[in-house]
Formats: sequence, structure tokens, C-alpha cells
Amino acid sequence: MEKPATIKDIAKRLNISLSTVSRALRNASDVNPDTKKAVMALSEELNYQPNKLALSLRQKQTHTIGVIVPNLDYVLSLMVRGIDEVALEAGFTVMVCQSNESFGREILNTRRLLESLVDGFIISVSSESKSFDHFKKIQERNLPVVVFDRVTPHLTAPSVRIDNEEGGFVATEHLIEQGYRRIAVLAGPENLGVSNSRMDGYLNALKKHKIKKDPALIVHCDFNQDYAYFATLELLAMKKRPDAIFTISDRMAIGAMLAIKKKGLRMPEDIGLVGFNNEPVTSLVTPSISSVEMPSFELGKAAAKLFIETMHNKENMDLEEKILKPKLIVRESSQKLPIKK
Amino acid sequence: MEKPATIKDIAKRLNISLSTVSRALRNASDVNPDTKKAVMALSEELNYQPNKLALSLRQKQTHTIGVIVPNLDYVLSLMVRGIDEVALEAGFTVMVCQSNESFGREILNTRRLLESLVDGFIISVSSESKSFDHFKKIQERNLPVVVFDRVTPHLTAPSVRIDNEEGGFVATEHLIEQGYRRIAVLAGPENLGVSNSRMDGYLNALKKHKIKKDPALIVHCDFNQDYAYFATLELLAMKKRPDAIFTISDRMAIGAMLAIKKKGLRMPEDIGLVGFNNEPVTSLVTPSISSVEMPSFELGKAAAKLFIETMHNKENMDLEEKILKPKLIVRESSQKLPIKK
DNA sequence: TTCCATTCCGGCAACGTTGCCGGCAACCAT
DNA sequence: ATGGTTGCCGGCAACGTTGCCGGAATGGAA
Repeated sequence: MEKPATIKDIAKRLNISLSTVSRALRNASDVNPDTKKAVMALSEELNYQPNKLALSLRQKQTHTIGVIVPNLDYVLSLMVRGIDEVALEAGFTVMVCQSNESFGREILNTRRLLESLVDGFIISVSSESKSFDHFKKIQERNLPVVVFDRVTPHLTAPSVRIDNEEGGFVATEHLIEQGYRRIAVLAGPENLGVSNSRMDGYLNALKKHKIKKDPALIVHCDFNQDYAYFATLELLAMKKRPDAIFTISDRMAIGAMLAIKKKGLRMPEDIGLVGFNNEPVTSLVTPSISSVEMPSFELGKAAAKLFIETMHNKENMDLEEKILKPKLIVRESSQKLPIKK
Repeated sequence: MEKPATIKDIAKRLNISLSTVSRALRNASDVNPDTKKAVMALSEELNYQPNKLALSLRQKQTHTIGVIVPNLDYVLSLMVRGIDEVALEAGFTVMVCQSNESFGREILNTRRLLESLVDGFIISVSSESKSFDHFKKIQERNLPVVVFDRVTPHLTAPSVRIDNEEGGFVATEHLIEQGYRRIAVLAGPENLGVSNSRMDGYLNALKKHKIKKDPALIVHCDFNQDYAYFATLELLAMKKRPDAIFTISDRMAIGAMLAIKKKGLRMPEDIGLVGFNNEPVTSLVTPSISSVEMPSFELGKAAAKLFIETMHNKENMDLEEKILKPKLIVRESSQKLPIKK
């Protein structure tokens, strides 16, 4: 009961050859029903498990997917669970690596997973990454790559994401409908596609409602509660301060909220606030924060499904692009008008 | 630039044998400096990476650690990052599996990781697990197992955890010092060691301060915000309702807080509240919630270090037990008395 | 009896790597 | 000249598995 049993053990005890055992265990063709039964029985008894290493070495497939994410916050860990779900179902194991939003770490993770001989990658890019050569190297090796959530035009690959522009649009339009007019946006790093798309949605909403864009109200800062806090303080210190803020993540919304409270302003009366991601915390703070919800779990599942598709017909790499819809959840922080019946 | 280069490729191009290349790449002994240089140069040029599969197959070691956690909430994902940190440093890769607090899932994960031929396990048990045979099977295979955070007396293995009893004690004593007398405890499932230890600390604090234990104030419920919410509602509906609640997790504290607010009671005036874990959300809600902080990242690192130790001297399995200290963070929810200078 | 088809099985090679062993020079010392 | 030592290298086997091929035994048909 020490070492796991191998095919050889079975063959020896049954006095038959390795090949026969192998065939018996797999496809029944070309093997006597009796010997097959015997093999099955013994393999059961010895609790035989085929050695994955040997299998992988032989058929040059590890049935492992490398997943690279910038962090494991609420939404991303939900997405990873979605990926896991589908991957397991399809017989794949996933290896998750966090890049911690660091470019260097992302390269390191890529290399490590490549060394582990994963069959392909499902990636959400770090906010710090400006070059994508390390990912292109993967594709040069002909391994399937699927990008999810944080996509980038610089990487040509099938992708799954939500409609970020739409998300930014509904958030902003909601603020406008609530009567806010000087709406600021706290955006992420300038090179982050997700952030820019949400900002595009913001701009579209302004345009639709004929509100002039004010560059002073567009602030880029790090994806981080503290940065958002200080950025908001600066916004609130303006002569003509904004009367609403749309942040492209909830963590930033929290920072903004703290700054607003610090300044003694009330939400939604003095200032409106809408975040993005619909993390549970948004409903727990006072006032509760409106936020754009995304179907994270579904998004993860979709990414894994797309990966498996891509893997199965590499020839027909059509660069599929799957886009899910976000949904605004209105809470106290932006509900200025009485709720219409 | 398609398939990764192998030792064979190098040998062929240099017209030398496989063995020589292998030796040249590894230890310099028994190989001519010139040929060694040539091999090194070519391997650099071809970007040679030893095939991990073949290596693992040969030396029966995958340099992979299987990590099983009940979920990836704030503390656990911090711990996993700590594990990752140390493991990477030591040349190990980690595979993380979530059991989702499900017993069946935990068994499945164990089997999957075993199939993946991990070199050992670092485990935090699910709250649902009442049997531990699946883990014992690992040990029968002579693979090292380290338990962390959620330990259990039913599993004999080196472990790393915090002093949960101490945590429960300081939380409770703090409430007593603030003048609360009818202190309830929201505990987790009855079979969960962590929960019971924290409760023991609670009981010790009562005893020390000569407060009689009231069984009606000890409530077991699922590790879950909603359950905690309803359990708290029931507590508050008692004739002689508690004047403080200690919950053994922050998620439960949130549930309790919502129930308290629902009832229109004020914290800390009408009722005190202390949670456990010091999740960021505790400082964001109103009132902010006191909580027992644990050094999660450090704990993860310690677990990985212990694992590597255990792995290196299996003979000397001394069942080391490493215990870190928790620390109470006092916030509004329990600060009834003015702060002493 | 001869020939062919069918059924079942074993041998061999290969995936990429390393460890062990043996061997061939060359050199030095006797 | 002979023997031993040293430096360097190649061959072989093995890790556990599968795919291919060839072959023995059996049966049936001509």
C-alpha cells in the first residue's frame, strides 16, 4: 500500500504483457473479454491510477490550463471559480497565478506556466503591462490563448469580457437622470483598456445628454483605494467641484466615499457616487453605493468554454469575441430623486 | 521556433552523446570545459528548457504542492499568497483547490491532486468535514501533509495556526472591560475546531471575570452572513437579550450588524460587537466593527516553510505545531467607554 | 490438406531525462 | 615497456505509458 500500482504490476500478477493490460484498461478492442475482466478486477483491487506524468509525456498534453490574473479580489476569484468549474468538467486542471498587477511578475508567471507545460492560457492582463511580448511568445509556440475581462487590443486572441462601454454609459446616464450635471470620473491607469472603455461610455452619455466634457473632471489614478481617496480630495477642493463621481471600480469608489465623508459632504444630496463591480461591500457601507454589476461567474465559465473550443479547432481560429452585459444596481449613494412607481 | 528544444537536439547538432549534454548542463564534473561551453552556448541559443514532465517521471518528484482551502476569502487568499511566496522561492509550484466548504468536494480535490502526483499537501479543512480518511490516505502514501489555520485533532500532522483561544479570550475580555455583561457568542459549526477554540477563549474570559455562562447565549450556526443574521435576530428577541455579541468570523459579524441595525439598536451603546479576522470591510461599515486580527500572510509563509522542512526530514516527523498570536483591533462597535489616556 | 481470415496477444520503440557502468585514450610513474 | 591513474565520453536501462506491427492459434471454407 506504499507506491501506487502500475500497469507493470498488473501485468506481472496476471502473467500477461504490458500492452494487453494497457488495451484492456482503455478500449476493449482486440482483447479477450475474460482477460479484460481479470484486468479490470485487479486494477480495482490495486486501486490503479494511470500515471499522469507518463501519459502527458507520451501524448504531449498535460490537460492543464494556465490562468494568469492580476489579483484574486471578489470578481476575479468568482471568475476563476467559473473557469475551474468548466475546466474540471472537461477534464482539465487549472493552475492559477497572480501577477499582483506587476508586469515583471506576469512575465515570471508566464514562464513558470510554460515550463509546467500547460496546454494553453486563460489570461486577464495586469494593469501595469504595456508590452505583451511574453504573451505573444506563447502564441508562437502554437498554444491556445484566451483573454478575459481585461482584454487589450495589443493581443490578438479570442476573448470574453463585459460591455464596459455600456457599463460606463448606464452608470453615467443614471447620474444624469438623477439630476447631477458636473460628473467626474475616476479612471484607472491610462493604458488599461477596461478603464478606457468605461470612460468612453461615460463620454458617450455626456454627449447624448449634451453635457460638455470637462477635462478637469477626468482623473486617472492607480487602481487603488488610497489613490482614489486622494484624487477625490483634490476633486472636491476644486472651485467648481463635481456634483457626482463615477469610479471605474468599487475599490476606488470606497476611497472616494471616504474622501467625501472626510469633507463632510452627504451622499446622494451633495454628491452622487457610482462604482463598478458590485462587490458585496457596496451594499454594506453607509450610504450603500450604487454599482455596475457584471456576471463574473458566467464570464469565467464562458472564458473556459471558449478556451476549450479554441483548443479543439486551432485551424479555425476565428478570433471569437464574447461580450456579456453589465447591469446597474442603484443604491443610496446616487438615488437623489424619489423612486418612481 | 515551434517545438521546444530537447537534449537530443543539442546532442545532434554538436555530434556528441545525450549523456554528455546532460552532464554538461548539470554538474560540470566529468566533462571537458570546451564541450561544456559549447553545450551551454547552444542551449542558450535554442532556448533550451528541461522538460519538467520527463524530469518528474524520472526522479519521482513533481515539485508541486497541493493546497486545499475551504474558500478564497480575504484571509485565506492572503494565506495562499504567503504559501505561494515561500514555495516559489524554494522551487515549488502550488496547485490551489477550493473545497467550497463541501466535504465531497474536498475528497474530490484530494483525489485530483493525488492524481496530479503532487509531492505533498498543505490543507485547511472544510467546515463540513467530519471524517478525515481521505487525508489519512495521503499520509499512508507517505506524502508530507501540513495543516494550517483550520486544524483538527483528528488529523495527526504538523500544523500552523493562530492561538484561537487567545483570540476568543481577548475579544471577550475586551467586551467585559467595556462594561458588557450578557455576552453572546455566535459560533460556527460544532465540529469545527477553530470555532470551538475561540469559544473556549470566550468561556475562559467569562470564568476569569466571574460571569456565569448562559447556554442560551451560545449559538452555533453556519459560517455565513445570512445564518448569522437570523441567529442574531433570535438572540435579540430574547426576554433578557444579550448586550454584546462576539462572532467567530467577520462575515458573521456583518450578519449580526445588519440584524442589530434592523432592530434599531445602536452600537456600541445598546449592544457591543466584536468579530474575527479583521477583514477590510470591518473598518468601512458604520459603525466600524472591532475584530481580532490574525497575521494571515505570515501564517501562510510559516505553513509553507513547515511543509518544506517536513518534506526534507520525513524521518524526524516531530509533529511540530506552530502557533502565531492574534491581536484585537478595537473600533466603534465595542468602544463604549471613553478612550483612556 | 491447404489457404485465408479472425481473434488475441506480445515485443519494440518512443516521449525526455538521468544514473550507472564501461571504455578508450593519454599521461605519469615505476 | 608495463601498469595504473585520470579525464572524458558513449551506451544502456529505466521512469510509466501507448501505438504499431507482427505473429501464433484457431476456425472455417475450398
